[in-house]
Amino acid sequence: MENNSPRLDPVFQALADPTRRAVIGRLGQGPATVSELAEPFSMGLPAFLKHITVLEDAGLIGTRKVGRVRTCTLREDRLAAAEDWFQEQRDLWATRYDQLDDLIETLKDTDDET
Amino acid sequence: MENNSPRLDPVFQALADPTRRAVIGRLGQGPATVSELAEPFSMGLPAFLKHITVLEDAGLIGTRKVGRVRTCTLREDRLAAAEDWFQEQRDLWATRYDQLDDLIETLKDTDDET
DNA sequence: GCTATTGTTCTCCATGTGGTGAAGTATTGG
DNA sequence: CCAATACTTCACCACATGGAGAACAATAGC
Repeated sequence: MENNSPRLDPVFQALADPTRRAVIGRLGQGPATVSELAEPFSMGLPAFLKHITVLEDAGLIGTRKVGRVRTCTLREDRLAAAEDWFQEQRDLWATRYDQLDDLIETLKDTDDET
Repeated sequence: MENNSPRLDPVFQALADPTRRAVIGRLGQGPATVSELAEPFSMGLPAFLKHITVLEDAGLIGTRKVGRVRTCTLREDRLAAAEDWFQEQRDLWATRYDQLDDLIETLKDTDDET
């Protein structure tokens, strides 16, 4: 199983910004054009475009240009893939607790012997 | 429920680095000292210390110094809190699909009327 | 009390990030 | 064709990040 994830660095990096998380939240309700997405923010389009690029490079969104309009869509599967990392961590904790259980068993045995 | 999260920016920022994710993975198996954690990496201690600081500032780990040894522990609840953001996103998708269902219902009604 | 160990702080440097504004490109509507 | 629209690219800037190395604590062991 290993680290099959589509490069987590850019994904978490992309999520580490409120503007980009807001974009993802908005796209969660359906596709939208660049200017629609940019409208709630006070920054200029060039700055906003960079955020879109970061999200696209991370694979979290897809974009398609028709005419002069670029439409963005959320790649929900990619987001879910990122989420998997957390599950992997929990699996590690589980291992740890299993080992704790083993330790407890060992201690019990020791007690019996005493 | 809103955005109760303990400032997601630093959390995701902290996760956007393989060294720091590896540290979290290691701490998932139990507490460890700074030099134990640093050992697998080729960088110097000062650089590594920065990673520890980033993780601690993000709230993902806790550290305690006893004598000259600093021991780090994973704050599993904080990691889980970060994970909640993904769940919130899925809730948004659910809303979206509910609206799709509504639309389908509307279309059905329209069909009935036609 | 010396000395090794463990961490910490400092300065420095290259690169990345997030923003600006000006100018350019490509459609679309009249 | 002309102008408005919707990006897009460019040059630039302030600041954050991740690394280096040197020097400085502060214990722990002998």
